[in-house]
Amino acid sequence: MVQRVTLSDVAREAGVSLATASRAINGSADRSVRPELVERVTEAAARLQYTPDATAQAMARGRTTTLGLLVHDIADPYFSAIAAAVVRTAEAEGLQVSLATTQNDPAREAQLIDLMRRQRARAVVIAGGRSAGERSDALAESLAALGRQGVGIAAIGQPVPGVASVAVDNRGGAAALAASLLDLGYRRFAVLGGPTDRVTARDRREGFLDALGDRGSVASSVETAFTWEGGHRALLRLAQDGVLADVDAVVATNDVMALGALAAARELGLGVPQDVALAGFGGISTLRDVVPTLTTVTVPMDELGVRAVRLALGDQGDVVESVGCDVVIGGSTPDLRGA
Amino acid sequence: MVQRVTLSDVAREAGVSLATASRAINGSADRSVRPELVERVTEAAARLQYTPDATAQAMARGRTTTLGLLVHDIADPYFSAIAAAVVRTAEAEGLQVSLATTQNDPAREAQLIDLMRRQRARAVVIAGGRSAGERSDALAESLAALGRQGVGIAAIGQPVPGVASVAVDNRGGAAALAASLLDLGYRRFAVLGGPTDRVTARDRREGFLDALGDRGSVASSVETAFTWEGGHRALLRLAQDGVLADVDAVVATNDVMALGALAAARELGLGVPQDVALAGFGGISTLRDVVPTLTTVTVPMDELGVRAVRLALGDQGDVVESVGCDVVIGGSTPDLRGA
DNA sequence: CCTAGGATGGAAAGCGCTTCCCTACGGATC
DNA sequence: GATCCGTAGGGAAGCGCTTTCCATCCTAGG
Repeated sequence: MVQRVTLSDVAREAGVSLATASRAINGSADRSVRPELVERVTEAAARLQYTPDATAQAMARGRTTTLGLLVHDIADPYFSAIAAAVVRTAEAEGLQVSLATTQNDPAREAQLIDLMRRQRARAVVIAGGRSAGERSDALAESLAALGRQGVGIAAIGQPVPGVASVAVDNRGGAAALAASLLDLGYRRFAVLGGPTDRVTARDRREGFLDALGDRGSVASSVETAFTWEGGHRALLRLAQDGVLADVDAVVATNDVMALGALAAARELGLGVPQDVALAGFGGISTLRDVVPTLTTVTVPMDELGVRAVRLALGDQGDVVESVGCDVVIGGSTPDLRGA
Repeated sequence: MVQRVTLSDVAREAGVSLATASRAINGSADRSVRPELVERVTEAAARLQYTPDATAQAMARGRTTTLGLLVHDIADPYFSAIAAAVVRTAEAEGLQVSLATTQNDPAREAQLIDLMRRQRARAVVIAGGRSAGERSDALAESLAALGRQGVGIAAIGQPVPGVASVAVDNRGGAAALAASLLDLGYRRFAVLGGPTDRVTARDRREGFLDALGDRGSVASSVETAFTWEGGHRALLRLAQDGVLADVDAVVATNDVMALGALAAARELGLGVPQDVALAGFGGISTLRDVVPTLTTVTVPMDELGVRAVRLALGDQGDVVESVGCDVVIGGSTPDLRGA
């Protein structure tokens, strides 16, 4: 039942040698084959419904056409947007994408890097924030081993030591957000800060704080999970603690947290923005259907994906590219200065 | 710089033969190796940081550990939810997921199936609705060729001839939605029907219509693109044509269309549900943050992914499993019978 | 003490392909 | 007409691994 047509079969059918068949089909990479023979081989291949065996080719050529993509969770709109760009770009380069999800587990991350090494991936793109310090040793080691094998690696989101990265200018974006909100008349803020050890969250938090300067102040900055539930819980807590009444706006360090906070506000009967103004960070596409439109800082996810693939394929060492973010003011933070 | 450690190196380092090294590392599949030697080999491998070459293994064993996944667009929440389940399940089975996106192009779909054949994928999962008839010949042929090679195939969403499928009971779900809406007092509907040739859309449309029976009626059923913009445009048109005033509720055949319609209604200054009630279909997770909560029919995307992988791996021919949908009544279709 | 048979290691044959290297051939050069 | 060279096809050597088959050793039964 399982019939495999090999190149030898094609060669025999076409009455040529294996070598010639290979050259004819590959568009004669190293040498030329008479057009007539090329045609004969092509026809034989078509007749037999021959398909080259990619694993055998990889073996013989010593390199695969696989690009590994690591994300925390492909169902997360942030990662799926990046993945879409990565897949599109990789396909344009003739590469297949091998997708793996780390489930936010650093140990798993290192493990998957090793897996990519086994697969002899041509390049690897790692998306998703990491925590500062501690367990990243295993990751670093795996990455080093991978790099030593000549595999191009690119990290998305934040620089990873020893690896080319396309970083998001979280600090800059957060600073711009702070400036915009100050301009709109906001002065006192509560910050849903995300996990303290998460670099992305930290940069956004600090970027925001630093940019406030003495023009504004933060009444409360709470540590939260980087999730919808995290934002939800945090806002409930803020309300309970009475902080909310004392604050002009709540700033979340990512969009899904902001959405969780929005839901929590609603549950409490608080209107957004009447009772509490709200801003997020990320610019995920699903924000489009949320009312009021959420003020946020858009991260160019498509660009991140595209550039990461380029970087991983480019092999120019541990460059760090940075992409900027744009502040988008929505209905969740109306202008407070006069009408 | 590019140093490759092969099994031969490990064997030499451990002072055993290649065969023994292989057996020691694979947990001696066919035969036993003295524990002492196993340890020696394991240690040598660790010392050299040896990683087996998956492509070579695939070649030698004659089968890969790759599962191909085809989706229209990985950024679409429907597909990314399915993909998450597929990846998770595949990983549990020790398989890597090779992701490709068809961009809704049937020709591309056939092409990608061929690509999976080249990759000698162990199994292939195809998600995403197809159109009825016409261009599916190329696809069918590619699928047949793939199947002949002993690759397990499963389709998600709707049955594909000759292939195991896990189908969504769109008709049943739509019927249940109709029943629920009738119960709530709705009688006259406008249906945003999606593309006429799309099987999924057709099933939902017809399921809804059939279930209405003579208890309700459809004032208008329009063909639309299966996208946010499609829903958006369609609602504007309905309003323009004056149909909207004559209708109790607008029913969209998928969620993103419903969201587009929701946005359009807002632009027109129409309140949902005060001026127009609205229902969708799909149950994508991003609905959580939409207000009013959208009445919809949830499709168990996680289950779809899990079962598709099982089916693709199981190899029991062209079974068709069906998964049911649940109606979820939200604030977008309040109870019309008395307060 | 001899031999049958189980246990275990090694040599080697592939898996399907690419590519190096050699050979054959035809035309150009002297 | 003999020598060269460029062109194009074929033979064969791997790529790194698994697995079959054979060789060897040891133990146990007669």
